[in-house]
Amino acid sequence: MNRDNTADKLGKSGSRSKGRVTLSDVAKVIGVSAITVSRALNDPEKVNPKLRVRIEQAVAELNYVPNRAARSLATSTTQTLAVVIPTISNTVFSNVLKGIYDYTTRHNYEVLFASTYYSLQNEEKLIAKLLAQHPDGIITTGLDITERSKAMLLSANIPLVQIMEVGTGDVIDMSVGFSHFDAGASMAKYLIEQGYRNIGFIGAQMDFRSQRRMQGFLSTLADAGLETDKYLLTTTTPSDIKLGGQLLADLMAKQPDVDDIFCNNDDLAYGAIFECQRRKLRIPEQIAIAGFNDLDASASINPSLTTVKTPLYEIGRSAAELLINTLKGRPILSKTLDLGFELIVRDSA
Amino acid sequence: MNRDNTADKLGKSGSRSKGRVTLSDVAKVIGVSAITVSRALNDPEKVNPKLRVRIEQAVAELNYVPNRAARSLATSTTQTLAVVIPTISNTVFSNVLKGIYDYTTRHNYEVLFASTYYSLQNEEKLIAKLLAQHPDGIITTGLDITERSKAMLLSANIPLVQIMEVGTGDVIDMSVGFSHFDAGASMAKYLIEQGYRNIGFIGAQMDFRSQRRMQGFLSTLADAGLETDKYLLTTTTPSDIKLGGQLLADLMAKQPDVDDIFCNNDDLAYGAIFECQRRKLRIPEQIAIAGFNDLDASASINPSLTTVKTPLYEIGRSAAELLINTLKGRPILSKTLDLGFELIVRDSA
DNA sequence: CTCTTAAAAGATAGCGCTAACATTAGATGA
DNA sequence: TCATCTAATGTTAGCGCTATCTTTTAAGAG
Repeated sequence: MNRDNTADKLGKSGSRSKGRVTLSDVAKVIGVSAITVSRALNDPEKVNPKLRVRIEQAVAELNYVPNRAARSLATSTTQTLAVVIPTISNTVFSNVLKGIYDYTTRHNYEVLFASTYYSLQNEEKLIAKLLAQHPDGIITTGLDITERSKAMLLSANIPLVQIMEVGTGDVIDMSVGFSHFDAGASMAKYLIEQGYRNIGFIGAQMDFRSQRRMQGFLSTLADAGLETDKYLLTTTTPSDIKLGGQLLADLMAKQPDVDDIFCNNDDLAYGAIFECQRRKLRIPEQIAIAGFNDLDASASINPSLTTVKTPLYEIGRSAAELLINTLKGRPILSKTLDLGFELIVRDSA
Repeated sequence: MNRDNTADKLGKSGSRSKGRVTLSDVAKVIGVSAITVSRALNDPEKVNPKLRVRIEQAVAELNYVPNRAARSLATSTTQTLAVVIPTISNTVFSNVLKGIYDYTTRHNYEVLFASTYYSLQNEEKLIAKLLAQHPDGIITTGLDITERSKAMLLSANIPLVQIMEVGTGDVIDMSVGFSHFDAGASMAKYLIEQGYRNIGFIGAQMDFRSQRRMQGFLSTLADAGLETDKYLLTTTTPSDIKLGGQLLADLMAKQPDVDDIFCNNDDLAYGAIFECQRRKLRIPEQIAIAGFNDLDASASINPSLTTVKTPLYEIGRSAAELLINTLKGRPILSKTLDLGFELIVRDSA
C-alpha cells in the first residue's frame, strides 16, 4: 500500500502518535492557533471568511482527518447510537436497522450495532461492551431484559429506546413498537370470521414476542370455543423457510384435519406454501395459510399471503428520532409509541 | 428514568465531565493509583491477585464503565472496523455483514457500518465520515472507486479489504471475493449445455458487479454463436421480487420465443418464477429460470431454483479475518482471496 | 546481612481536541 | 479624543486513559 507521508514531512516520528495529521499541524502551516482551526471546522461563522478559506485549503492539502476520539473526550459526546438487535440475518431486523440507519445518518450520528442471537446473557455482555463506547443513546430490542442489563442501562445515564413491542412489561425509558398479543389476536379473529375451525399455529425461535403473538392468537381461539393445543406446533430452532415446510408437514401428520395454519412469521409461511405446492394441496381451499410481518415476497408468492403488516422500518426510524430529539433537547410528545399493525388480506386465507 | 448517582456521591459536579465514574474514582476508593486500576483491567497478570480482586469489586460496585474514547486517544487504536456496503436491506449484504460481525465481535472489535445505496459519491462522503472515527481497519465494497476515495483510504494508513470481487481493476490493499465475469460465464455455459438457445437475461440495479456478471454471461453466449441483444432486458431500478415478475413479463412480451432466462439475482428469479406460475407456464419445460446467489428460499421454492451459490458469509468473515490478522501482525498468505462460486443445479433450469 | 533480581506499584506526561476565559484589533459614538 | 462595544483570535487547562520510566517491595542467593 502506497502510504501518504504528509505526517513524516511534518516531522513527528518520535511522538506517541501514529503520525497522523492533527489540528495543530494544520494550524502551524497557516500560522494560527489550533482552536481557530477547530472553530473553522465546527463553527464556521465564528471565523473570518478569508481565514476560513485558507484553513479549508490547508485541511484539504494535508488530508487532515479530525480525530473523533479526541473530540469525544473533550466534549463527552460521541455522536454515536448503539443498537442491540437479535440478528441482522433476519429480514425483520435488517428492515428495522435500515430505518435506524437512515434517520441516524441524516442527523450526523454513527450506528454501532450488536447481535444477541436471542440470548439475554449475550445481551448483557453486549450492552456492557457498547456502553464502553459511551454512545449518546441506545436502542435495545424487546421489553424482556435481565436485571443487570437494566442496571447498566440506567447508570449509563443516556436515553434508551426499547423497540419492537409496547404494552407488556416495564419500559425503562422510551419504547416504540406494537402489541404482539393484539396482532396475534387480530389474525385469530379474522380467521374465525372466515369460517375456519381447525386452526393451527406453527412457530419457530419462539422468543418473547413470538410467544406473545401466540398467546394472543390462542386465547382468541379459546374464547371462541375452539380447540387450540391439538393444532399447536412450535420449536425453538431459529426460523427459516425450510423449517416452515417441515413444521407444516409435521403438523399435518399429527392433525390431518387442520384447515388453516397461522405461521408465526412470513418465512415459515413461505416454506409452508412451498410444501403445500409440493403436496398439491390447494390453498386456501384445502388448507389456508397466514403469515406475519408482510415481507417483500408476501405480495408476490402464489397464492399471495394473508399476513399482518408490521411497521419495521418505521419502528427503527422512530426509535432513532426519539433518541436524537431527546439528545437535542427537543420536546418528546410521548415516551411510548404504539405504531400498530395492519391485517393484510390476500389470497392464502 | 431513575438515574444512578454514584458520580454525584463522588463529588465531581463542577468539572467538565458528564459525571461518569472514571478510573481514578475507582483508584481513589481503594487507595491505589489510576494506572494500577488500568492494569488490573487490561493486563490482569501484572497486578497482585489480592489487589486485583479488590479492584474488580470496586469496579462492579461503582458500576465503572471504561471510556473508550480516552483509551483510543492514549493508544491510538479504536478496536473498531469500518464497513461500507451498498445497503443492508439486501440479503446479499446482510449475509456479508453477518460474516464480518461474527468474526469481528469474537476478536473484540466493534463494527461501524455505512450504506452507500450504490452511489460512489455517497461512498466518498461515508469514507470521510468513517475515517474520522479512526477505525483500525476498513472494508469497502467493490473495486470501482473514485480517485478521492482512494486517496483518503491511502492516507488513512490502515489496512483495507475491498470485498465482493476479485480479478478486475486495481486492488488498493487487499481483496476478497470471486469473479463475477466467470460466474456469469459459468451459468451461460451450463445453460447452453442444457440445450437452451433463446437465452434471456434480466437484471436490475446493474451496479458494476451485475454488469460484469452480465458481460461474462453474454460473451459466453456470443462465443457459442447465440443471439444476445434481443433477449436482454435491464433496468437501474433497485432489484426486488416484484420487479422480477415485471421484467419477465416485459421480456416475454418483447421476445415470446425466449426459452430460458438468467436472472441477475435470486430475488428477480423468485419474482420471475411467481409470475410464470401465475401465467401457468411450466418451468423448466416452457421456460427455464436461473438465479444468482443461492439465497435461503432458492432450495425451497417450486420449482427449486438453479442458481450460483456465492460465498457471502465467508467473504465477510475472511475480510474481517484479513484485517484483524494484519492488525495483529500475523502473516497474510495472500492479499487477494478468490473464494470462488458454485453452480447449483436444481429443477428450474 | 548484603547484594542481586524480579515483581508490583507509582509518577509523569501526553494522546488531540475543545470549554471557558482572556486578549487584541477595529468599529462606534459621545 | 477616549471610553465602549463587538468580532476575531488566542491561552490555558483538562477530558480519561495509558506509554514510559522510576521507585518501592519482596524474594532469593551467597
